[in-house]
Amino acid sequence: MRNRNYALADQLLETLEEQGHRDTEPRRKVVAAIARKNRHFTAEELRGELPGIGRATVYRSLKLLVQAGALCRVMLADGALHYQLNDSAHQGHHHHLLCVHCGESEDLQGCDIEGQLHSVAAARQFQITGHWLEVYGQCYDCAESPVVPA
Amino acid sequence: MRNRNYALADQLLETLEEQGHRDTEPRRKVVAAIARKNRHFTAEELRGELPGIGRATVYRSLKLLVQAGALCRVMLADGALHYQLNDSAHQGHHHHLLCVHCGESEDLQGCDIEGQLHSVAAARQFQITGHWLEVYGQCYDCAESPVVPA
DNA sequence: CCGGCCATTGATACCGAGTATCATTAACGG
DNA sequence: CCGTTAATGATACTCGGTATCAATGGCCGG
Repeated sequence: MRNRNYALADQLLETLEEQGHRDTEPRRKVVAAIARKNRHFTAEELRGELPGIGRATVYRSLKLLVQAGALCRVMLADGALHYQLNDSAHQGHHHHLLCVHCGESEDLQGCDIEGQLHSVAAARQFQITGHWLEVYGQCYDCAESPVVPA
Repeated sequence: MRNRNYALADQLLETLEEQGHRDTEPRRKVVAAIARKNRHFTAEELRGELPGIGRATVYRSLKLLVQAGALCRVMLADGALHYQLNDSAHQGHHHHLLCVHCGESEDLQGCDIEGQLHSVAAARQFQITGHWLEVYGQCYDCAESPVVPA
């Protein structure tokens, strides 16, 4: 696990280097913190785990990683924007099944929405260039287990 | 037009009253300003048109109207959140075709995405309860006319 | 019509999520 | 090893929105 995290962190750093970005101490730390995450997180949450690292640096790193496709942004049902590691299998365009109960997210790939959208849009002569979709509901575990009163 | 706006404003106010909210002067003004809009707008934009009305009041009114279903929130391609009047025909769940060029938005109704999603989700035993979708592209007019250099 | 309750208001301060600025630092290529 | 240039981090700012709270004014019942 520790090993996987290290490997992941290195991989992220390498991705950044490939884009021409330098290998710096703060960057290493940010990337390591992200690699430790096994769930989506907010920028501030991450920042809280990185005392001594400037606010701007954390945000800059997040932006670079999103641009590089290593992270994706996830919009929660309550409108909060979170970040989530893209595992290597899901680097491309994909959507999320977000459990509003436990907060877990699953990636959704094999869903050809654009195809369906194109036919609807064609009638209006509207040319689709992209879309943004988040799906909310309950994951298997949460649907099974009864309500958990706080 | 003026008449339609007045009628619309009254209708919005009435909607709020039905939910048990009071008919106040500031509220009237906010609602009137919204009724005058023929396009999506930001909260701050609206506020700019309402000098003398407290920031909080504007935001509170927007929230109430969204809750009442009279307004919907639209996420632009650049991530900016706008508000848009739901014309009475599209009060329910619907999506938007947003032109990234001129900013115009068209409502999209006859699109059964949930149906498609359900079958994908069923395989994972995930129970869908809702979703959020925005579609970006170019509207007919913008696709026709050549690039407009600023 | 009047009084009171309580929703609403608006000033203010605060928050979260960023971005802009800019002097200082440090990576890395030659 | 040195210079260029990217990156850092402190600070201040923006934007969109919420919390607080004393003052106000809608509206309902008498």
